[in-house]
Amino acid sequence: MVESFGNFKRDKYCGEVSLEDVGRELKVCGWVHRVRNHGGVIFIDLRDREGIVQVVVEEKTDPEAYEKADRVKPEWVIGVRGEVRRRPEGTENPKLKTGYVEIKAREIRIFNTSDPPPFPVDEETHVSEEIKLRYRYIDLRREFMKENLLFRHRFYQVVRRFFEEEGFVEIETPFLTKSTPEGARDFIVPSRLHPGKFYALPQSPQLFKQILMVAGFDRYFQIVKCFRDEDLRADRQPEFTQIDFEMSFVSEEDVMDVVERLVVRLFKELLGVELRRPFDRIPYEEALSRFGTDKPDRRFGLELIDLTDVFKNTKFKVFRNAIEQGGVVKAINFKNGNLSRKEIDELTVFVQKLGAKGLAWIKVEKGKLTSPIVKFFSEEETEKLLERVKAEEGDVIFFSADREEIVHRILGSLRLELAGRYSLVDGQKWDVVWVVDFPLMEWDEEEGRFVSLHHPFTAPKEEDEEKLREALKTEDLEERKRIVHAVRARAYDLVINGEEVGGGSIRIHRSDLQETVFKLLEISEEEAKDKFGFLLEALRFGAPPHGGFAFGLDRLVALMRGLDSIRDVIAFPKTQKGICMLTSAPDRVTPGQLKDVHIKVVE
RNA sequence: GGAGCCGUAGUUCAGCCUGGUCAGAACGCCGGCCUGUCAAGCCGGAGGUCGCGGGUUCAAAUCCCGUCGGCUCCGCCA
Repeated sequence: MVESFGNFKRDKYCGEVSLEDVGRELKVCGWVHRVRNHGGVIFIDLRDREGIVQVVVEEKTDPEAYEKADRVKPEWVIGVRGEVRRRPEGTENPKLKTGYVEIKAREIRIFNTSDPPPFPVDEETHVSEEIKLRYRYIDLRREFMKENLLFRHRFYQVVRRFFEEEGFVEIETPFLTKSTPEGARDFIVPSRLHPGKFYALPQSPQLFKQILMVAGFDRYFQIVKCFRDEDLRADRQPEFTQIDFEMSFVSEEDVMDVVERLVVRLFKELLGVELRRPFDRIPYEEALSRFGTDKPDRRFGLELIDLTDVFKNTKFKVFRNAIEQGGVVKAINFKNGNLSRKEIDELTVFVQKLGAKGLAWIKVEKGKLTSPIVKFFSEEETEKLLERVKAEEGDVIFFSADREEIVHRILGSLRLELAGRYSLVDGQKWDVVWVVDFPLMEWDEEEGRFVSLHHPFTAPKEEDEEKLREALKTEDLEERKRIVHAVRARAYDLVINGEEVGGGSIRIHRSDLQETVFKLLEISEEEAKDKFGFLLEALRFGAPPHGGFAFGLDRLVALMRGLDSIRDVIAFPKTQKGICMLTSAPDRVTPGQLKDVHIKVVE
């Protein structure tokens, strides 16, 4: 039933058969996409990577081929030899790239049969994520996934060409490396040769790329897998890919320039979109105060408006309490929102899930104010607030009053929710923005110490360096917090359409400064030596000034394709619980394997 | 660690609120017919541990509890 492939070498891809081939006899190979059997004449849509071509088999002229065509089913693998001809007038299919031609089969060879696929290889049928991942090889045959992966391939090539032209050197860094205390949880790998010791998979090649700078490679890049053992999201996988690069003898301007030119190139070559350079820059503090987040999406309005001063003497308790406790009152004005009470209630539930106590609101309706709270405001307060938010007929104004970070979180999320619910985003627009002037560290209440916002190797602004030493001198924690919070980092994040697609910084290249930072982070000398000793040591052997950047490749590719989930641009992604549906990893290993690596599992 | 949605033929779903003609549809599959279709068409047929376990009840896909899995989100992810 199944025939040998022999030397049935194809002449071209199915999807590439064109009018130029008319009159030629050629061989094509592929998967049976669909069969239309009319009795006497059978149409087979034959599919490969490049597309679909129609094969016609007639009983009258080619009885042997017809007999085989009569047996084939979807997803069987066949070869076809036949003459390419123009389709009869009126039977062309403009939906197909090859729709003006067809192959009149003389010979059909069945290379393999197929069980009926668990779901059809078409674009019409929605299939659950679970089934798609379990039969990923079927899913990858579908146009959608195929195009995503081919796009990703073209993306890699643009990146490599760019860095090659720019004089960067591609160097691989190890996957079996050392666990680091800061940051995400590590995936760890037991060592057979060293009982009780473990490698860790890298969260990023950060330290290695810095050491490559010390080694003098000057410009390094790599497209590299990174690993973080944290809970997953639509845009987070336990293993993901970064475009990582690092440069010596540069300032942030040089690094950002490289990033901008690469991003412009990617958008131009892959999407035909011209992005304007230089990209806008927005300071971290401004991003927070205007958009409630450090990854602003500026494609729509709904900016946060500060009303703290308006209500500083208000009688309305909710606002006054918040202000008295050092908090703020902010609002967003949903211009011409015209929301119903029911819609407002739904939004209230939404913010409550985020930890808001409630959602205060005002509707401007038929020239009047509808609101549960306006009655508590003085005339002056109402007037000022309406003026400040530029209230007009149809507007709905939402308020949040609490600690600043909570207000930002609530209104920042509400802003995105409104944009999503009421389709306020122009899908044609690309909003590309740098977020700059990050604080170097912030106080972590839970841990009771400072933590790096970026990572511990990020350099402070030169003019702020002295403050770090000053902060170490004082024992007064509040004083220290005040000083440290004023220290800004030489870091920069790239945000596109409200998604963080990458970040980088100028690094610390002096061991004394690096030690000062470790001290402030309360990483003890022993720990610093134990975990980062090799870096500190390297910094003493002629480390050049350097800095770099890393893109989240999966996110950027998904974003450019207009996709919400990075699973759709990864060939073999994991589920939300980190399981590979195809292979059933992670899985048990044999007792012998465990013994080899000196591991005992406690049930 | 927490919240929400989902789980019923191979697939996508309806049925669940209000327990009892509730085992249903479409596509797919199998058989037959059909010479210009392209999500071909027409006729016929097979196919289900209603995720799993327990409970309530005369009776559970349906109500309750637990559990497993998928998705989305919060925490977390420098």
